[in-house]
Order: sequence, then structure tokens, then C-alpha cells
Amino acid sequence: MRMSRYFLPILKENPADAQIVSHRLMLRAGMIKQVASGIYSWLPMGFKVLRKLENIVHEEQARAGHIAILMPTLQSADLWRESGRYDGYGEEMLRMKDRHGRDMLFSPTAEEMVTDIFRSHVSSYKDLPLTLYQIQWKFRDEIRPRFGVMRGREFYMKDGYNFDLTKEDALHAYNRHLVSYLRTYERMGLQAIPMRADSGPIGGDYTHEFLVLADTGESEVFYDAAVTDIRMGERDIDFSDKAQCQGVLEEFTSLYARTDETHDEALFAEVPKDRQRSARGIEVGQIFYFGTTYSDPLGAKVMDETGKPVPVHMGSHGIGVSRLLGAIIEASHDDNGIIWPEGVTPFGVGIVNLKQGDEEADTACEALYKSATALGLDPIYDDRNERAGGKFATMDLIGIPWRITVGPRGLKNGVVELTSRKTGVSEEMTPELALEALAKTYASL
RNA sequence: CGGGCUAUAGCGCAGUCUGGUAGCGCGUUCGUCUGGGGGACGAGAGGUCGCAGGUUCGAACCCUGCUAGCCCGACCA
Repeated sequence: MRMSRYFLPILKENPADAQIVSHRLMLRAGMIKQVASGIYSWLPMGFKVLRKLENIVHEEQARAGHIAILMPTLQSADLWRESGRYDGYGEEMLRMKDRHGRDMLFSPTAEEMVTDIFRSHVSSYKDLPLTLYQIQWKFRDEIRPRFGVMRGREFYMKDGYNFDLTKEDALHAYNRHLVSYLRTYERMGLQAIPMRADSGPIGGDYTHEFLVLADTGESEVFYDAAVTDIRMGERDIDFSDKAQCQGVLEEFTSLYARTDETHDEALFAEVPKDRQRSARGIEVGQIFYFGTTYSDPLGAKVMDETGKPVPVHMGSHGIGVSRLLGAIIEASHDDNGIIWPEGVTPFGVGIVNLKQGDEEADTACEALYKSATALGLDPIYDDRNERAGGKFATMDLIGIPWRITVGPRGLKNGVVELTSRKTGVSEEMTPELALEALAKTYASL
């Protein structure tokens, strides 16, 4: 992408309404525009990152054997009356009537709808296990939205639902989700710690929240410092292997890690003193097992081996995809702007032409841009007639992890400069070597 | 919903107390110079002062009502 042809409305000054760094940087980097309280338009670069996150979620869900569907945002109230939640959900649910006066709502979650799909089409234990998920816009009419996309009213969320014959199978689905979520967050360059959580209005016996540690987090968390050393890394996972998935769960959840909702001072005291930590965290996902809470009232049953209808065991599992943008920026930025992890960056490399109009520099940049594009590096080329300082500031603000700087001075010696956004370290090398190094870096993700 | 605050050019703000031709910085357009960390100079464009009503010869400014947004709290992916 040539910056001169892109739509990137960056701001030099801080918007007055943005209180926290991720919100401020998303506005300054021209990623979002507020439409109403807690509701945002996604401008090209914000939308691009959102799509990247979404793709990672889809890939990891597919790997775990989960199947994507798409359900409507506007739903009839009927199903919600059947489950008993229409009256129970309260003011957070945005309600409306259609032209015939029928009660409608903007879906805040989709247990009812997915259970209805299930009961309409599945009737045998032979069709289990089944996990259906979607990535779709949700709406919760929060009393007080804040922090930009971190706490919007409209938000983009992956919500998945497992259907299993037995509690044991459903708990395997729970573990499978935990493993796939850990992989998902790591690919996004995030450390999200599974913490025992409160099951809240959805109910259920088993639930973990995934928290990214950040000073601006909404939840207070308590944990054993040793949990932050655990990584999924490169290990091979067989998602159908119950023992392996259970093993990962135990590995990641046996150390103390809880949010304030479930914090237990007595248990926390057993953690070695020098490893006791309290901090703040941003919740970026949650998994639940809730058994037959919805299958019972909605009549979602299958025939078991004996021909007897039994309600299915279910769980639901969410990742706040739009919120993740905020979480990633909270976890990865400096005074100059965003620092995108390579797995989610909107562009792989920024090319800065220091002297637009200089024949040699222009030619070198064009060639670099062409090669980088051919290598799949998805470059953004700052070809505007700006001064060097402005171009550097822009690249830093929008957080591209690598920058290739091209100027007449270096070109005299046949070199360009490759700079890491994260470390600020620069190295001079030929354009070919710079591209080779970047291709290698991105191939290893 | 309770408490606090704001609304003036695309963004950030002054002007309101004390009514009298709507300003500044950034951005933006054109030109010249400049060219390795948001450069300089010159010339422009751009505003129903959130909305409605009232007071007044005259309202961004005073009065009343409304709307929207922000912060703290209860609530939440």
C-alpha cells in the first residue's frame, strides 16, 4: 500500500475524550471513529487488524475441530422467552419492535439461537461431539461504555458452543477450548493467563477467564508469579487426545491465579511470599461448562445408545475480538505509539523514502516496494512528500514492527536501514538482505 | 440511575464572569525555500458558536428547557 493512496487519518494531538492509551492511540492512528457512546466505525487500518485477529481465531478454531456458522444480530424475543432470559437479562439487552409490533432484540450472546439450531437438526448421539461457533457483532447496552473498543456497547466477539453426550465429553470440549485459546493469544503476541472466574449470569460449574496483565485492566487479579513463565510454544497438540488437553489445562491452571471475584486469601497465602502478585488485567476471553442449563428448557436432546432421549451437555466459550485490539495496544506500546506484534500487524514493513522526488531514492523505493509486495510482506510505503521527521513519527505511531529507511546518503553505499520498532535498533544492509531478513522473520511466525 | 464536568472550524483550545464585526495552535489548499525525527516564510479556504425558546436595539456570552459526550460509582466480553 502506498501511503499517498491509503486512507489513514492520523491525529497529531490527543483527542480529548480518550482516557487510556489504547483508545488514544487507536484514535490517533486513524483506526476507529466514534459514532455514539460505545459504538465505533472501523477505519481501514483498524479494520485490517480486526480482520487479522479474526483470521487467527478462525484458524485456531478449525485446528481444534470447531465449525463456523453465522447467526443474526437481530433476533426474535420468542426463543429468549423460552429459555427464561428475556425477562432476566435486564436493561443491558437492547430491545425493539418490528413494524408488526413483534418484540425483537439485538443479540448480546447466542446460547438460545445456537441451541435452537441444534435441536432442529441433531437427534442422535452419533452426531456428537459438535462445537459450533461464530464471530459476530454483539450489543450490550452498557450503562457506561468507556475505554474505546475495550468496553464498547457494540463489540465483535467469537462465541462458541459445544454439544456433548456426557459431562466428561463436555469437559474435554472445555479443555479443548482452553488449549485453542492459549494458542490463539500467543499467536497474537499476547500472554493471556487463564484464571478461575465467577460464572456470573450465564451460570455453570466450570469457568476460566483469560486475562492480559495491564495497568489499565478492569479486573483486579491475584496470581503466583510462576504462571507467567508457562507458554504453549511450539508443542504439537492432538485436540482429540483427552489426556493431552487435560494435561495442558492442569499445567496452566494448577498454580494460583484468580480474579477478585473468586480470590481466596487463605489459598493465596499458600503461594510462596516472593511469588505472590496482585495486578490488574484485561479480560479477553472466557470459557464455561454449564451442563444442561439451556438444553433442558429448550429441549435440546439426543438419543443415546439405548434409544433414550437425553439433554446434551453444553458449554459456551468467548473471545472478545474487538476488545483484543485495545488489549494488544495496552500491552505493547511506547511514548511514540503502537508497537504491533508481528502476528497481527496491519503491515509487515514500512518503507520510508527520505527524499521524495530524488530520482535515485524514488527508484530504490519503488523496487523495494515491488519486491516486498512479491514476497508477501505487505509493505506500506510512505511516498508522501513529507519531511523525514514526519514520516518517522507516522511509522512509529501506527506501530509497524519493521521499517526500511531509504535515503540518498545510504544509497551512495548501496545500503538501506532496517529498524526494529520495538528495540529501535537499526542496521545498514543492502535492500536484498533486508527483505530476506524480514521474509525469514515472518515465515517463522 | 446518583455525583462531577463539557459542547465554539477536521483535531486541541481561548473568548462567556463584565452582551457590541468569532479568535489561536495543529491540520488543510497554493507558492517559494528546505530535506535523516512532526522545518521556515508568504498567501488562502474553512464556523447555523450542540438544539429550541426567552430577555435585549443587539446574545457564543444572560435566563429556561432539551439533547449529546466525558469522568467517578453501581454493572460487564
